[in-house]
Amino acid sequence: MDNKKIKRSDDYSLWYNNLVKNADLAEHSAVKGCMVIKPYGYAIWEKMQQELDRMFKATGHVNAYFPLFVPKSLFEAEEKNAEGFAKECAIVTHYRLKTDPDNKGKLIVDPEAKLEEELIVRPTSEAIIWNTYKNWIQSYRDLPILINQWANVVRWEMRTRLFLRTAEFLWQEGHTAHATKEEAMEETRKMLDVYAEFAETFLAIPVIKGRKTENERFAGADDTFCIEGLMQDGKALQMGTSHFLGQNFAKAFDVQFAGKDGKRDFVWATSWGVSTRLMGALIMAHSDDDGLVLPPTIAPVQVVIVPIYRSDEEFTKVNNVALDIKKRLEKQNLSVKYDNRDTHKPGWKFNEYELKGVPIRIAIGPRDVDNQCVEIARRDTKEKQSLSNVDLEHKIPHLLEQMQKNIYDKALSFRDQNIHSVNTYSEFKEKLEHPGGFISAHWDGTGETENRIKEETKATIRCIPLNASIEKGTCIYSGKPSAQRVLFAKAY
RNA sequence: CGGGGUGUAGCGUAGCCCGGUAUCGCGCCACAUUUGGGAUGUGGAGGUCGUAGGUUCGAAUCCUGCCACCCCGACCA
Repeated sequence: MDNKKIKRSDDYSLWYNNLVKNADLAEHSAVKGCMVIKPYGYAIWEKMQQELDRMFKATGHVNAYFPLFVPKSLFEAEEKNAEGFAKECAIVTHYRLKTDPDNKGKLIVDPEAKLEEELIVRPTSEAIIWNTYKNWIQSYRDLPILINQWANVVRWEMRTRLFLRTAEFLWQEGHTAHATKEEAMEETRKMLDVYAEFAETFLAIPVIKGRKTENERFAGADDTFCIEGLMQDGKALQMGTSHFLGQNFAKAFDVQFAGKDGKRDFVWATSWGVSTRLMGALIMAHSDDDGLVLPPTIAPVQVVIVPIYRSDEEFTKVNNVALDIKKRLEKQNLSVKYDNRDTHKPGWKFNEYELKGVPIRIAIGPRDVDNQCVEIARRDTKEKQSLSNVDLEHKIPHLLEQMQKNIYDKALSFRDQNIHSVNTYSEFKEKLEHPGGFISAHWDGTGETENRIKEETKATIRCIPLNASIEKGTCIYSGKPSAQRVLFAKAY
């Protein structure tokens, strides 16, 4: 391992890549653009999955699984959706290899094994799902359908970055079908709220809920909503999206139902998703120059116990106390690791667990045992204190709660300090470069202005915030009237 | 797809301009001393120098092709 610590202020991008590697979260694979998610990184993703899955089920959804491959004819059925994804699709054209007659030991694609119809590796599953829903829906009694699937998808990206943008990524995609427009819209907004709550309470990342502009809308949607987070380098990250699909897919796949009055109508749809990109958000929102900082809720290991000793006698003495504490903490449903390896020194372990973002470290040495106390170090503030062993199993959960709040509050105040309201284009450009962050500005509502600003500054409209006060003004670029301020930022 | 860069032990690298069979650090193995913030010493193992070809008595080094990955742009969750 290279111990050169890259600071965020030196090179944010390099800091991120090193952290992902050094904290054992993921690494590049032999496949271009695809990553290997390592056990520690995957454990964090699993915790995200568990919590999201619980929230989806609590809002009435069930899980199912649809195929990885989408026949081209189905894929192209919803025109806008197909067009939107066409440039980044992987395509299966053959189903067999054979030994190269000219080069033994090598394989070639068997030209005789060409598929009659190409298969698209799903970049998203609307097509295959709506083709299936068609068979499931005849009457209003069959609605709503509230299904989620956990899956991998492939989008052939030119440039990739670990977790933030990879050719293959893991995600969940919800696909729902409704009898009315109102119900579908309500579902869209409900799932946006679920995502926002998840991001804020579980990942401790404050987010802004908003609506996407037409330019940024999901291909095939009538309306796209998102949650946007702000990273420590001042760039925005889209952390989740929820789409109101109108009747677009129902029309493309001819999914109609008979209402109570016997009249037939097309079904209303939504889809919503979050991906392993959230891992990137988690890393970039909280971590520092010493490594990962994980909110206690998401940490695979919440408390690590490190014994300190010289002799076998001392080890026995310390070990008994450590095991007792571990047992007591586990009874409180905490995830505790007792690292009693003799192959590494305590100082080495301290650094290791800081790098990996373990929220609380408990060090126990002979002196502590004599004094009936332990040394507690918290990762978020790096403070150390000596705590009495008495009732420790209740003090630790309390401390973890405080840490969760502290980590959120820190991210929140950073975010709030980095929303800059501007009234002129020159001020806009200045703020965008200097502190960065979200720039709140008036916009005339046209895609043309949006594109011009993007070309000139690289900032995009992240969203039209939902909870903002309506304030009329004039567009910073065109001077035309504007109904509301929108949030611009440079984004990942 | 355009521009730049890198491929040498598990990881990070020196050597390349100026050709003579590979350097150093981390890690790994053994033993000893160590253990309250990344221990020290001694000994040891590990390499078809990305790949294919060419030049040469001889190639990590020079030449040509190919491949892979990273970074910067255009495209995107």
